[in-house]
Amino acid sequence: MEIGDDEDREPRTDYEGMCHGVRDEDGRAVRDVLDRIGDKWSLLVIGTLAGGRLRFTELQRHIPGVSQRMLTLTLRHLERDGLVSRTVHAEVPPRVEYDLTPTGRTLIAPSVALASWAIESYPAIEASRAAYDAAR
Amino acid sequence: MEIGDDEDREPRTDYEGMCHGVRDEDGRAVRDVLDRIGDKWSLLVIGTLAGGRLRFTELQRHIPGVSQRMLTLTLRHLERDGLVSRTVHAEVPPRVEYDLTPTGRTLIAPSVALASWAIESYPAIEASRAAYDAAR
DNA sequence: CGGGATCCTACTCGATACTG
DNA sequence: CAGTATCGAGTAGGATCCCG
Repeated sequence: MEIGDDEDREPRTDYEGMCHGVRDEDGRAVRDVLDRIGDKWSLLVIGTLAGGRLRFTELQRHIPGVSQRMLTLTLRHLERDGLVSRTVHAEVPPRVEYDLTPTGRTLIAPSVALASWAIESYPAIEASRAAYDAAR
Repeated sequence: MEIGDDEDREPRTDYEGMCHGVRDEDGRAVRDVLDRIGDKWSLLVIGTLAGGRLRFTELQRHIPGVSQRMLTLTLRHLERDGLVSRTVHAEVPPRVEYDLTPTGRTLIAPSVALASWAIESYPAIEASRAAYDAAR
C-alpha cells in the first residue's frame, strides 16, 4: 500500500521514465552506463577521440593529468564496451591507434549536451555553493 | 534551449570543444559536474524528482538500494549545488519535501538524453562485452 | 519521520618501476 | 612507444546506532 500524497501531483512530466518506473532492465542499463562514462576519464577520452583517431601518447598529451595506467584502463573498458576501437600496426616502434566506433560516436551528442549544460550552469552552481557554505 | 543545438559553432568536428581545448575553465566545470551527477545516486534522485516533489522516505522507496546515509548525502550535495530544494514543514511528525529547482529542471533534458542513449545502446554494449570476454 | 555520528570495507586512482 | 605489475593512500558507500 502506498502512502499516497494525492495533494497536487504534477501532471506527470514524461521524464518520469528516465531512471525508475522502467522496471529494472532499463535502470540497470542507465546505472551501468553511468558507472562507465561517469568515471574520471572516460568522457574526456570520448571527447578527445571525437576530434579524430589518436595514438596512445597523443591521447595522453591531450588529456592533462591522466596517468599511463588510468588511460590504459579507461581505453580497455571503452574497448570492451565497443565504444572505442584499438588498432595495432605491426611496426617498430609499435603504433597503436584509438578511434571511436560507430556506437561510440552516437555517445557524442548526449555527452556534448551534458557538457554544455555543465558549462552553462556552472556559474549558478558555484554561486549556490558559495551561498550554501556561507549560510552555515 | 534544445539539446544538440549547435548554434554558432565551428564545423570543425564540432565536438572538439567538449572537454578539452576549452582552456581549463570549462574543463573544470565539466569535471566538477560529472563528479556530482556521475556518482551513484544523484542522477537517480534527479530522475525521480522529475516526476514531482517527494518526501525523504518516498524518495527512498522510489530508489531501490539507496541507504539512508547516501540519500541524505546526495540530497545535501544537490541542495548545495542549487539543483534540489529542501522544504521543512514545521509539524509533528516532521515533514520534509524535496523538489527540483528551476536550475535542477534544466538538467533533466540532458539527463534524459543520456539515459535514452544508455537504454538504446545497452544491448550493443552487452554484446560487445560478451564478445570481448570470450575472445580472451 | 528525517536525519546525524561512527565505523568499516572495497574499490578507485596515482606513483613508481619494469618490459617487449 | 605502449603498455604491465605492484603498492599504497584516499574515499565512496554500506551498516548500524541514536536522537529530536
